[in-house]
Amino acid sequence: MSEKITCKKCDTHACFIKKTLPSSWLTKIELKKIQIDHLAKDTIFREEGYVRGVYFIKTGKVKIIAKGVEKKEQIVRLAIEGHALGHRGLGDDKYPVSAVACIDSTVCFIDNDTLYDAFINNPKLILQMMEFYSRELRKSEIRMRYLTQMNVQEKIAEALLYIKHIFGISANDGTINDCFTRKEIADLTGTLVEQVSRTLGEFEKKKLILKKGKGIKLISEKKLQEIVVKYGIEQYANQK
Amino acid sequence: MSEKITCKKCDTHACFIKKTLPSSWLTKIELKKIQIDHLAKDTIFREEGYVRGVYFIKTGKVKIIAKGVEKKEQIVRLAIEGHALGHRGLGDDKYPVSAVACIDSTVCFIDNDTLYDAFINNPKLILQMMEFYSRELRKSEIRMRYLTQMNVQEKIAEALLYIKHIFGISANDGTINDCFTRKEIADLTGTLVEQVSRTLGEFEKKKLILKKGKGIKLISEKKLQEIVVKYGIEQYANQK
DNA sequence: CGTGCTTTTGAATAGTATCAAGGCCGGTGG
DNA sequence: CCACCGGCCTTGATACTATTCAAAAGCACG
Repeated sequence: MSEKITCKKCDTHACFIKKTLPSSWLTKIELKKIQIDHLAKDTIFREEGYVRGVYFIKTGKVKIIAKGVEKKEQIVRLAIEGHALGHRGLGDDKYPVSAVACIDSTVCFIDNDTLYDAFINNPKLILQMMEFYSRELRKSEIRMRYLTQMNVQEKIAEALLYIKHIFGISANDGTINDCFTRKEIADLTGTLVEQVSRTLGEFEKKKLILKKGKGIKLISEKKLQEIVVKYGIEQYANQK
Repeated sequence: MSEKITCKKCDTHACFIKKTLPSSWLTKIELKKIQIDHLAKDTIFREEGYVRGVYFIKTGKVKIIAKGVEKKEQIVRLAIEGHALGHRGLGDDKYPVSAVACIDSTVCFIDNDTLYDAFINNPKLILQMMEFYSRELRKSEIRMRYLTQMNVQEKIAEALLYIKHIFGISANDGTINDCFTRKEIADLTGTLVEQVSRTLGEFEKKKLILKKGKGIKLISEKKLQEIVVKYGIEQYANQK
């Protein structure tokens, strides 16, 4: 259990509550916000659960999942420190997606009323939030393009780069998938475990990656980029 | 050429500028806004063009397109009266998509500065706008699920229902695709003309649709729904 | 009545998903 | 310590679906 920390002392600089609100409002938020620790694999909120507010990631790594048909799941996006979660529910009553902690993570929860109050009195905060959405929407649509037009090999190359870009590499062994099984890479790309395994095998033969047990180490990001370059490479501009 | 109309006299009730702003601000917007008439097939704004503001559809039908690789295009969404266009660019410098009029359409353009001015002084307007984004994002993610998990037949069934839902049916002959060629249905579903043609053939055999020349008339929406029901049927809740 | 564009259909091919079996590895209990 | 179990990963064979290529038919327009 991590100690509750005030917004003013919080060093999560990407958090746009902290970035945007004046000190007087931070004090109000501090009183209301709830800091929650989650263990790896914990569900932070569940699809179809009622929306009570918004979560901001203080520390950790989180994946956003949409249930699919049969055994398929769709990993909609990955999120880290400073990102907002659950915002998609705003103006609606139920979450359309679930959020699951990939590693031990701490989030701050701010309830709808408090947030609304802060919004109405701080137009700049809404503006920030709105622009955040705008960026998310663009990313979502870019990702949509990828998923519909790429073949399996391209999608997997893209997924590896995406994982590295958001979650970075493991401090231990330099692999990118601390917390991704083959199944989860499949969910991220909309394909199946077997296909992922095969494709990773090919990538290893071509020396684009190195498999370390279940881990994957990117050897040539450049060549992985080349596989997907025709879809436009500005893909990760402004991504974080 | 349609006459320029003031916001106050405008009867486009879905427009949330009009819905939200007080009369005094509507007057300011009226002075600044530019009303533009477009003929069918005109490009309203182009991917990679500089973002100068946001458009609202006064009358007409518009499709939002993202360039794909090779000859593929992705139709991102369809929009009608009252919908906002170009908002994806907010907070960025270039539009990530293009907008093309499907029929003769009239749009109101509001430049960035005017819009920001209105935002900062009318928290409720940004709140509206933010919630609009939230809904758009949600829809985008639902659509992503469809496009990645459905097979071609399912995607086409979904597309037919989607077209009908947004654009409605032709007053003349009751067909849904006044302004859609097979190619465009293919772009909407991420597949090819040939596949669309084949699939429509199958649908006709099964009496789900009737082909009238190039037009398509939905005979059994219920059966089309059944094809996609396993992906969740609340798909068009709040869609408009 | 051509010409060009869209649509339809067919056949061959490539790409994916599915099914089945076996391998690897870490953990548990004898 | 070793044998066994279960979970995850890999590999192969097969079936299926979608794409590609090619050709012809239908239609709109000058």
